[in-house]
Amino acid sequence: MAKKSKHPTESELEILKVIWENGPSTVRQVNEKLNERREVGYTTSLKLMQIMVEKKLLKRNTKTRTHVYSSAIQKEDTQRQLLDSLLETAFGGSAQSLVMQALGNHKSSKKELEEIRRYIEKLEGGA
Amino acid sequence: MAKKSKHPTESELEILKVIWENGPSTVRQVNEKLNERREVGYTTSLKLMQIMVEKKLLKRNTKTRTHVYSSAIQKEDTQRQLLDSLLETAFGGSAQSLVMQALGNHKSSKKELEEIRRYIEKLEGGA
DNA sequence: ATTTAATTACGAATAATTTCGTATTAGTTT
DNA sequence: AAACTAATACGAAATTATTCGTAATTAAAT
Repeated sequence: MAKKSKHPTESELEILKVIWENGPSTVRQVNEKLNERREVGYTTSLKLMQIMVEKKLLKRNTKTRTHVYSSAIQKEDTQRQLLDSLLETAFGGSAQSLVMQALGNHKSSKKELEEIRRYIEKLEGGA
Repeated sequence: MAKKSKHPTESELEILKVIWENGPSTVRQVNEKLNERREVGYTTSLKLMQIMVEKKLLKRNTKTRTHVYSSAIQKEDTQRQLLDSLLETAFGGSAQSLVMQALGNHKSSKKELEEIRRYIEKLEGGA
């Protein structure tokens, strides 16, 4: 059976995002990325990342002096988990209204819309 | 200019959801709804709702002895705000991948899919 | 080998959120 | 009006999340 698995916090998600984008990284690398958006102390990032290892959100390689952290969870799994949660808590479980809002608010390119439409057609056919 | 406007917290969202669904409600009504899902003390709900009035998330009518609380924010605005935030923090801004995940994970009915497809076709036409 | 620089470890301060106990107030019942 | 009931007000404890200072450790430079 699956574990209870609470969501990553906001800060944790920021760090995961950096690692998902850049691959396995050192604390310094992550901290520098974070500082492009807001001021964060080095030891703050370090501490968070250590906690994330305890929580099994990150793995770390301690072979080298400077530890290298990598994600222990799949980006897609996390996205799905957060999406499900938002769907439930804010959209009353209606994927339709969520999807339509997402498409309405953000002008997607013609190409994107077409891809999504094709995807839906595939779902319609297969179902 | 627009205010900073942080998101409602998880607990606040639970309460908003009840009020969005049931309309203006008393603390007792809200508390009872919350207790259908998990145990929450009456004064806990009360306190939260009072804080939410301070934060301008709820309005309250104190004419009657038993105060009646109603939402001070639009459900759709809140949904959009949360969706934008999720899009940015977890999906790297790609509405397409968010939408496709949402559709993929939750088997939508044929009717829903068709409505969404029509909506997309409308967007494609208009753009 | 000493000094310097960079890193991790750790504890604790701060902040934000959630929870609830107790007191007070206002109606209701007897 | 006294007792009872149900509500609000308020403060503060408990919990969770975030931040960072300081010490210890390791490697590199001199």
